[in-house]
Amino acid sequence: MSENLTVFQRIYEVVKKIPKGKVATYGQVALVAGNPRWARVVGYALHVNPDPETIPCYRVVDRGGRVSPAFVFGGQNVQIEMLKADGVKFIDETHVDIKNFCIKTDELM
DNA sequence: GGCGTGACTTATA
DNA sequence: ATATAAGCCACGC
Repeated sequence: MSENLTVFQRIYEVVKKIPKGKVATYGQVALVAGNPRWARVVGYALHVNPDPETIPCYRVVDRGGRVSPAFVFGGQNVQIEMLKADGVKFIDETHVDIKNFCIKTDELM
């Protein structure tokens, strides 16, 4: 199953599973998608994001809970505001409270 | 089949 | 804390 889909498709499916009020790291998405070394591929996949309205890519942050340095949605600030709207808290201007809002790997599987 | 690219990650200074 | 280097791998041309 799912072996016909590309890695990108798998990544998109995983990102879509992220519940509101939670965030996931590239590493987590990559791991659930099938391989922990696809972190860069995850970033690339979201960069080409074919369905930004279906894929909550703003819930994906780097492993330290840091938002993207060059968020493509119109500004890094936009991503932060959307996460705050989801109920996610920040420890500073660019760092999400990953310690309490990072979803568990098994929650995506 | 090969090359360049990148929203990552880890290590080092 | 930031900056730089190297490793990692799929996609598109």
